[in-house]
Amino acid sequence: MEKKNYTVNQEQLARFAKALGHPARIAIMQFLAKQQTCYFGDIHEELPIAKATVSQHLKELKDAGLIQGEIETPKVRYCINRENWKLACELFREFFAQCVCQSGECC
Amino acid sequence: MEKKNYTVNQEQLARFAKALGHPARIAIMQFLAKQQTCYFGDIHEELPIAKATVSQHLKELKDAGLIQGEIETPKVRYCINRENWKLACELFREFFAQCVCQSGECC
DNA sequence: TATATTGTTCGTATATTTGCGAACAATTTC
DNA sequence: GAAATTGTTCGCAAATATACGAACAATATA
Repeated sequence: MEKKNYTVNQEQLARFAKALGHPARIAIMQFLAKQQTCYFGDIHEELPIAKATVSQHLKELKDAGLIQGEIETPKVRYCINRENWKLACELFREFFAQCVCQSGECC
Repeated sequence: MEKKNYTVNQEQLARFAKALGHPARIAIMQFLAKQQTCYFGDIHEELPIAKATVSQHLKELKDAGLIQGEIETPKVRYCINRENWKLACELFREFFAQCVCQSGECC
């Protein structure tokens, strides 16, 4: 009858994972990763969805802390939030290492 | 006016990420990772949710290919699907490497 | 001052997710 | 054969997620 609650790390990892749980958001992150200039319009052009929907996906990534936006009127520049990206990277790496790495089958 | 569709990799990565996008499912994967014997009941005991809900989360992880179940009547033994876990590990590693690693800030 | 550009927000519709208890199925034990 | 054990499935409710067009805000330009 343990009924443990979730740890902070589990919650954080799940939050990051959830934010990445849509192909549009994966595509956005990959696009931002390889661009220096990354205005909303550039992102929208890449994706097969309406701008309102793009804006929504960007908001979710922002809420998860993975990206940040900055107004350069009349445009908006988006970029990866390096600090949290690093945190996410580490959490995921640790998570995957827990399992398969000890059996030498991956990573 | 590119309007690219998502790539197979993007879809797959998003599918894995979505499956991991809940603390209960993170906890399940971590528990399975460190256990040899992993019956449904053991998993249920660890989590603060009803068995019907646990069963549902297990189903989602199974549908995503991350785990597999095997009936050992009257119990059910669950374990990680090593092959897909490895795939997920590689996709995530590649994904994160795309970004921050090139600036030497992570991983 | 009108018009164009750039994104966000609103309102709406639909689908999916999350959670639970109750019912059920399959076996094992009394 | 009745009762207990172990999980899954069903039915339901509530909350979130996904997507879009239209309206809007803020500025820049004609």
